[in-house]
Amino acid sequence: MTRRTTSFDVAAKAGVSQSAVSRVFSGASASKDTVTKVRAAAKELGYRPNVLARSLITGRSRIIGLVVAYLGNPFYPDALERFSRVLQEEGYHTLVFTVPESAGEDDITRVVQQMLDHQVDGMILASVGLSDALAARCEGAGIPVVLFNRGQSGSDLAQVTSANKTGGRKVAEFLLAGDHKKIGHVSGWQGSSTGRDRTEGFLEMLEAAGHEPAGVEDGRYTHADAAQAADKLIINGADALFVGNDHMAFAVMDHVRFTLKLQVPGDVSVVGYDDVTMASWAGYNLTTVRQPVGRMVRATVDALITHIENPDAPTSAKEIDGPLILRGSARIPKGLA
Amino acid sequence: MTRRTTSFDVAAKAGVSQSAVSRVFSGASASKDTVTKVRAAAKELGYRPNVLARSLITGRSRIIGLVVAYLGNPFYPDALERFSRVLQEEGYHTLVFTVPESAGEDDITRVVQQMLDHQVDGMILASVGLSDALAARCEGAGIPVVLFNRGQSGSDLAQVTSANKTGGRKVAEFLLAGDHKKIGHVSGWQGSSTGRDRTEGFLEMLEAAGHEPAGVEDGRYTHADAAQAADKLIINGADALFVGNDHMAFAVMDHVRFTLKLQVPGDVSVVGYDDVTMASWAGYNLTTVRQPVGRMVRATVDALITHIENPDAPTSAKEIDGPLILRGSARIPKGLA
DNA sequence: CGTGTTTTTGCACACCTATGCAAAGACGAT
DNA sequence: ATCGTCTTTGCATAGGTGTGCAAAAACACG
Repeated sequence: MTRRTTSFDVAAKAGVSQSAVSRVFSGASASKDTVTKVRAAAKELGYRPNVLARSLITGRSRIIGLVVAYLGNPFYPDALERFSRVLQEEGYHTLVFTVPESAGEDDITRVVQQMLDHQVDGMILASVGLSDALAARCEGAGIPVVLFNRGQSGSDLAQVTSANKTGGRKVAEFLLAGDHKKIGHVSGWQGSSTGRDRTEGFLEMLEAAGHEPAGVEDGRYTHADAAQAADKLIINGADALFVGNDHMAFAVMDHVRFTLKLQVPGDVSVVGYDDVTMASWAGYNLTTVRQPVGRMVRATVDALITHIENPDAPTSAKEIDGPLILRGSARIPKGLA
Repeated sequence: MTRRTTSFDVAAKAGVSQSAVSRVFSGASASKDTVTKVRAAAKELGYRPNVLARSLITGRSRIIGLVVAYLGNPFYPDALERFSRVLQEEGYHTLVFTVPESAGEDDITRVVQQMLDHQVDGMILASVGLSDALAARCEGAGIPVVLFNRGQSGSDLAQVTSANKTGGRKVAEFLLAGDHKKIGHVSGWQGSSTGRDRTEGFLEMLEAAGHEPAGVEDGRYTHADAAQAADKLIINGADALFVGNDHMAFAVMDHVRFTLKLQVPGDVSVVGYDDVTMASWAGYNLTTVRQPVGRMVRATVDALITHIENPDAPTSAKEIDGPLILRGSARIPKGLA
């Protein structure tokens, strides 16, 4: 294993100074003549600039730290794949960190610290909260942060979510129009803004219509809890369930069909949230609110890059609206499609 | 945004030289006295070593490049999550690259080049092939590579797979024992070693038993192709299907049940490969060969770290065996459980 | 050709840490 | 007290690039 070829080697071969080589590869101004000479020499020697040295001096690594919690919910692999692709297109690279589902303050702190150590140019936190203290630390280090699919009410962190409250309302409206008698709700984890917002919009609309819900149970985004929650609500007489995300909705449908031996949507209507790929599979054919992942990812990256390039840009909380996708897991009101 | 605190700042505060600080943080020998002094000063100043500078000089970044193709198959998010976790435990970080499913030689080359630029200490290629030319380039740069869930027959690249041929044989044996009359096979993409090996073992065992298969169709690891392949085989009279992975098996089951209106396993038995989480859900309850992801990931990381620490270690191709998991999607032979 | 203006180029240094080397110090044995 | 051995410490430099600054070159114009 021989030593890497450096900008000095190229400079020597091209008969120019090292700075000239540097300028050619960092896009600074140089005469046509030197550019061609340097390019030729570089090609011949197989030279590529050392990213580490470059980052060390510019202070910009062109690496984005991406924290993600639970890849078992297919929404997140999808998002991850898109993030990686979009960031790649923008010339950035993706350093991935996973934290336990039940990530405590300490876990997050450690991970953020490691990202700061690596001089990431920005961070994306997917479905992860961030304490004000930590946010302040990032701010202090000049590292922009964007929350993806999670909000932080008090703080002024940049964040991108779907229109969760509106989404919840849409579902309530839809189930009411379907003439369901007792509507229950298996909520997303109430420790998450996303979960809370969907629940809030949903209940708000039920109340406005004078409908007393069959109950609200926290499904905590897990399969087991969601099934158990559904069980309780159905014993309570629910004939329709709004489930806080698709991942849990699948568990609910399986439980309803195979454990309780009931029909979906004959006996119980089920509506989810996310519209992951699986929701369109024949086995589930799930009616659900679409989260436009593509646009959410794009908005997140845009916000991040904006803040990287202009640290004084005002932080914004962006909400992206998504439609209710009508499929076969919930009774469709007459007159609708 | 103020300048980062450096080892010089700490040295000044602690009344020692910069080298002393460096030694304390890189674990080299130092007297009890200086260690405490340095630690104290560092803590007070909030000092953390600059990873970039460290990497630049040591030539080791403690970053592993992970290339992954298709996160739509839940096997890979699972693997990714485990890789990230295990590497974190070993003090490494994960730079993720995604390549298009239909990744051409050029895509891979570009990605590998970018990893080399970032001075990764090693690469893991999940379900991605690597040309000999590229492998040689990595070798030349002294970067170890391990293939995960994919082999390379001719080359002597390090690789970790499950015992695919054996697995294929187990499925054939099982379906034969179940007294199926016409057994078909929706294969994994025949351009992948994994797909080929499973098919080979499967057909070998059928032939040994004198069973003429109902046909073999390439499902190319996609939902649509798999469904279409199953369709063809069933028209051909198949009463049992071995599907090259779980992801496709779900598509096959949905197609059989909802499009062809047939019973699984009443009319058609279906067996998959992977044992992803979803396979145990009530909706599919899929009989399948388990790939022990945890052990495969561990073996991959071990092999990689071995080669990082000892570049002359011999490369090995490791195969990890996994059991056939009996569930409800295929008729179970009498006398078995 | 002379002068003012713009572009190009090279020098030298900064970025921050790890490490070889020699000097200094600690320590035990005689 | 002397010598030898082992540990600790500081000095100086390397690692490869980007960039401010001043000198040089190129160019425009009268």
